[in-house]
Amino acid sequence: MAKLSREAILDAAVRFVDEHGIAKLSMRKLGAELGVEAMTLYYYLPNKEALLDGLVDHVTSSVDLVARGGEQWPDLLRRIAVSLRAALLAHPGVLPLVSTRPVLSGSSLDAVEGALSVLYATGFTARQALDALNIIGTFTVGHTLAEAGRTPGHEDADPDLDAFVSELDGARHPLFAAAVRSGGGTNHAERFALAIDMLITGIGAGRATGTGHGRATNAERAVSRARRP
Amino acid sequence: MAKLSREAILDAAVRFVDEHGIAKLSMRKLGAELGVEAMTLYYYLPNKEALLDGLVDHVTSSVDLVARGGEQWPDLLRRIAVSLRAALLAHPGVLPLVSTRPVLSGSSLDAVEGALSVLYATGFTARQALDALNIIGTFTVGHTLAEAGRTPGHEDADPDLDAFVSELDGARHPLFAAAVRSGGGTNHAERFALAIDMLITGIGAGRATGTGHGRATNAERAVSRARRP
DNA sequence: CCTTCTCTCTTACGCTGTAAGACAGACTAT
DNA sequence: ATAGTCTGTCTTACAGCGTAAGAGAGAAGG
Repeated sequence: MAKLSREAILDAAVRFVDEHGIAKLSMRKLGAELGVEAMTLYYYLPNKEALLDGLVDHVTSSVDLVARGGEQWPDLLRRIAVSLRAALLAHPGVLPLVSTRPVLSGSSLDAVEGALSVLYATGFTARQALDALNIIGTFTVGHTLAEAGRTPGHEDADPDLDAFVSELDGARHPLFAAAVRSGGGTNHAERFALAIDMLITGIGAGRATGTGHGRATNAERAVSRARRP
Repeated sequence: MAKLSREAILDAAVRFVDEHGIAKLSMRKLGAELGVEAMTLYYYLPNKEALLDGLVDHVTSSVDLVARGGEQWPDLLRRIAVSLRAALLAHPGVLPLVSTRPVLSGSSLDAVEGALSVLYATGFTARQALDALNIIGTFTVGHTLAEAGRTPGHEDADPDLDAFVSELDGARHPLFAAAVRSGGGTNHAERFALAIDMLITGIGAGRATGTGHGRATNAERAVSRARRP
């Protein structure tokens, strides 16, 4: 039981969430884990919200945003995506929190600027570069949320899915059943990799052919249409 | 105050969350909203978790997954993405819940099968079709989460961002500052539209050139590498 | 009239986040 | 050495939470 500190508390909180799920995390239980009363934690943190913020920072701070020398932008983006996904999957209990807070928070701003500069140096505008980073980030969070599945702390993902699948193999949903049977619904790493390659290809094409400003894409027109139905 | 029912309760819950945020939603307050004691709700719902599940279903059930006659698959996927994003943005308070539960839930399975069949008819395998749907869905959820920003109920997104931006216009993060100043961080609809077009292009390319099974992509290799560092 | 079903209520328990402030020990200043 | 402040932990207390258990009112059917 090392000396108490904000860091020690966050470490214990991550450990607790990994083991019991975020729903069970309370100030009293976390205090007990550290051999201390609940109110003692309030000497290091203003409130529970700050604890959760810290948890997210703790988990995402391991994401490797720093560009290597000579690294091409597609490799950089791919590495960021893979690194972010790995960080999130390492502590899936924290995922529901991550989804609710900005991923590129204050603590990682220097690294973000570094990544932007790599993109900028190869012809992106500042805005395109940030858009690219945002697209990679939001997709990765969304995808990882879906892979991690049910989160609150009950890990009944498997029995749930099994029951679900065996229930529908009938004639009502032949394609869905076929896709699930062939692993289409569960091979997350592969689907993630495919999508990231797609996005990177698209990002490159967007930079080459135009800025995406001014000329409306098909999807933009669809969005505008939907806004006033 | 129409007669009480599961539907009436869910309606009231959506209204409550839209107004006060999900953090403030409690069985007692929701009961009060309906002129009834908290325990009365338990005649219609087994527990609060079921209420939240119902909330997600309620919000996502308006997503239009049904293929029109003669609609091409890229238009179908684009329409699904746009429709899902609109449904989510209509009730941003529910978003944190959506992110934690499967979006394509049991209630929409018929429509999913219909969408799959459109893709299947134009040369996708069942698995590729489901992957495509999943990619569109997870990206849309991830992106919408990021646009809706801070969710718990405090809508301090603007002051927060303003303070954040004005603080960093200095020389430390010139690219980030330039991108934000030009609206790169906030023009969500445009960035979403761009990314969806990218994904659709990529999905089409994936179908044309190969299945994405067997041949490893760059990203897949990166994922495997990261798994055992 | 009696029973059963449907719906709503009251009461109670253990849990939560946290405000307010008491207290002990260590350091600092006179 | 004495007095004062600072640091870290504790106790107590309060309002609110989800919900288990069961009482009771009113309608429906025999």
